[in-house]
Amino acid sequence: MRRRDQPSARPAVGRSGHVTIHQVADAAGVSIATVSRVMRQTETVRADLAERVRGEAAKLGYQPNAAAQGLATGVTRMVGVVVPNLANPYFYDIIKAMNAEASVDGYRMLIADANEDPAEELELSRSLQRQVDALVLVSPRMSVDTLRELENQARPVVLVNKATIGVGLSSVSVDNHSAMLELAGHLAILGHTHAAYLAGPEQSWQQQERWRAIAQATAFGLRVTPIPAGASIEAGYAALDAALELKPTAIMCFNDLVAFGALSRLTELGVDVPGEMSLTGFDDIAFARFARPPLTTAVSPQRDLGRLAWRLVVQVLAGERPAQQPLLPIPMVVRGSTAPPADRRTAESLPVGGG
Amino acid sequence: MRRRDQPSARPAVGRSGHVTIHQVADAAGVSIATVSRVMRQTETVRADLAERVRGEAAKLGYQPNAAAQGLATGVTRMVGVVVPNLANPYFYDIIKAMNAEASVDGYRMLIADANEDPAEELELSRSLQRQVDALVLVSPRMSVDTLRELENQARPVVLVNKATIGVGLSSVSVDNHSAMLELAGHLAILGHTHAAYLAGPEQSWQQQERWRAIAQATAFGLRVTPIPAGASIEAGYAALDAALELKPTAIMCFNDLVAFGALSRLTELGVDVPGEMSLTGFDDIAFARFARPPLTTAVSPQRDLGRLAWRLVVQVLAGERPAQQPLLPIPMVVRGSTAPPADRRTAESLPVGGG
DNA sequence: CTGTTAGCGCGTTCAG
DNA sequence: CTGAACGCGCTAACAG
Repeated sequence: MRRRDQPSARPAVGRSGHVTIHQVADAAGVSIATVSRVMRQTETVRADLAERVRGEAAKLGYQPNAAAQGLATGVTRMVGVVVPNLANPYFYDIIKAMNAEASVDGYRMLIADANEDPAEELELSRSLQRQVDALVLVSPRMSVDTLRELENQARPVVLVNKATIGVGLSSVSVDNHSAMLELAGHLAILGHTHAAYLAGPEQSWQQQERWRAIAQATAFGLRVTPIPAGASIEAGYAALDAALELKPTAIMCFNDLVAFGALSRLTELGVDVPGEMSLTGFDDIAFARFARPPLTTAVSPQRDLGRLAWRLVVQVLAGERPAQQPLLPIPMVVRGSTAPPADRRTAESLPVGGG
Repeated sequence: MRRRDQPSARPAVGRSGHVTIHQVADAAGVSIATVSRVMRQTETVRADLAERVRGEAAKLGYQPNAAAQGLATGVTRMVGVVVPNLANPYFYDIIKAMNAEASVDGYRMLIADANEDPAEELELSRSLQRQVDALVLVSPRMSVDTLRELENQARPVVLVNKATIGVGLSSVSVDNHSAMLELAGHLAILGHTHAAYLAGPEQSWQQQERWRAIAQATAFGLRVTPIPAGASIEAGYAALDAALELKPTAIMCFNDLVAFGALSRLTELGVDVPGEMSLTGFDDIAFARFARPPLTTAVSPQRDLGRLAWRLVVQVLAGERPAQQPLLPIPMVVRGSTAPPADRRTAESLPVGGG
C-alpha cells in the first residue's frame, strides 16, 4: 500500500495512541519546532503564537514523549536505584526522601531489587546504567573492585552507605562506627562487661563498620561475642537462643529489625528487658520507638541520606565532582531497653544468673 | 561543517558515551539490521555471522539503548507503579513480589509515591502513563470517576486492592469484607459486645470495605464504635486514648500498623492485652507475628497480590481482557492478642469461648 | 539470509 | 522570530 500524498494527512494520534508534537503543530498552524520551543520554554516565541500553541496542547492533552526526548537530548530524566532488599523498611525511608526531591526536579526513579546478592547487584547496575542518567546504589554489597568497574562507565554512580576509600565515586554515608562505639560505651558505663552481638550480612559495609566498633569496645571493658544473624526480624528471632547460651547481660543488634526479633523472642521466653537483659538496636526505624520497651538505638538519618544522595546526583549530573562527603553523625538515643546488669543493681537483693 | 564522506568514519562511541549498534555493525562487518536481528534473536541469521556479531558486541560491551528501542517499537518494557505511601510496609511485599515477576519478563518498575493524596495520584498516573507500557495502581485513593478517566487512556491500567464496580479496569483485590467480618465474629464468640474501631484513611477502599463489615457485626451482637485514626503506627498510638474513653473490651484496628501503635500505648498505660483488652489488626505484616502479644489479624496475601497483579499486566499487554478476578480470600489467624472479656472470664472461671 | 531505508517523536542547528 | 531538515539509536518492512 502506497502512502498518501496529502501534506497534512496525519492521523489524529500516533501509533502509541498518544498525541504527538505534530498534531499540536498542525492544530496551531505552526511548525513542530515552534511547539518544541514553547514546550521547553527555552527560546523566545511570539506571545500570541505561544498562547495558541499552549492552548492546543492543553486541548489535545499533549505531553512530550519521554523516550523521544531522551533519544534526542541524551537525557532520560530517570535515576536508577538499586537496593539490597525491597522488603526492608530502612531502604524505603531513604527511597521515599530521595524520590520526593527527585520528583521536584522532574526525575523518576527506576527501582531494582538485588535480593542481597552482589552478583545480581552488579548485573542490575550495568544494565540500568544505560537506561538512566545516573545510578544510586544503596548499601551495596558488591566488592570495591566491582564498584571500580562501575566507576568507569558512562553514567555517574552515587553511593549511599558505602564509604570506601580508593573508589572515586561520590557517596553519602552515616558514621556507623562512632554510633556503635557510643552504644557500646553506653552499655559499658551501665556496668555491662559481656555482651552478644547479633551480626548483620557479612558483605554489608555497615556490618563491617559496626562490628569494627564493637570489637574496639574491649578497650573500655566490654567484651562482645558475635553471633551470625542477618538483617531481618526473623534473623534476630532465630539467632537469639544462641546468643543466650553465651550468658551475656546485654545483646547488641545489627539493626532495629534484628533487635525487634530478639526482643520478641526474649519476651516469649519470659526474659525481662531491660531487667535481666539489655538490648540495643540501630537505625531508629519507626517501630523502635513504639516497641515495648522502646529500643535504645542509634538514630540513622535516613531522610537526610535520601536528600543528600539526590543532591549528589544533581551535582554529578551538572558535571561537578563533589568533595567526599563527611560521614553523617548518628546520635544515640537511650530508651527503655537498656539498664544496668542485674548483678550490679541487685547485688544485695536478688542475684539473678550471677557470674 | 560538512559531513565526511568516508563510509565507516564513525566515532568509537556515541554522544552518550555508549556503544551503539553502528559500532558493532562496523566491527563485525555487517549491517545494523543484522546486528539488530542477532540481538533480538527474532529472525534467523547465518551461524558464523551471528557468532561474529555476538563476539564484537560482547567485546565492545554493547547493549541496546532502551529509549531508542522504545521509540522504534512503542514498547518501553517499563511498568509504572503508584502507591499511596512508600513508607507503609504493607506495600513492600506487594512491590517486591511484583518486581520479581516483572524482572523475569524483562520489565522494570517506575515507582511513584502519591503521599496519600488523591490529586497527586491522578497527576502521577497521567504523566506516568505515557512513559510506560502499563500502570499499576496499588490501593488507589482516587475516586471512581477519576479511575474511569484513566481507563480511557492509551496505556492499560491494573488495579490492586480497589475492586470497584462500574469501572472496566482489571483488578486484583483481597476480600476485606469477609475477613473483617470474621474478625468481628471471633470477638463476638469470645463474648465481646462492645468494641472500638480505629479507622483508616477515609478514601481508602479497604477502609470502606472493612468498616462495612464491622458495621454489620451488630447482627451477631457486637457493637463497634469508630474512631478516626489513619494507617500508621503513630495514628494508632495517638487514637488509642480516645478509644479507651468508650470503655470497650476490644479494639479493632484498620491494619497491623495501627494495631501496633495501639498496643504500644496500651502497654505503656499498663493495660494488659489480652487480659483487659483484646486487640485485632489486619494484613499480617511481619511485625504482627513478632509483636508481644502476637496480633490476631487477617492474613492478607501480599505476595500473591503482587504476583497476580503482574499476571494481569501481562495479559492486558497481550491484548486480553482478563475476566474480573474473584476477591482473594484472607484467612484470619488467631494469636495472643484476643481473649474473652474480663467479666466473662471471671464470671465462670475460665471456659473459653462458651456458647 | 542480508542490506537499505523509512520512520518512531523530538530537539536543534541553520537558513530565511 | 520561524520553519525545514537532520539526527538521536533502533526496529521493521522491503528489496535483493
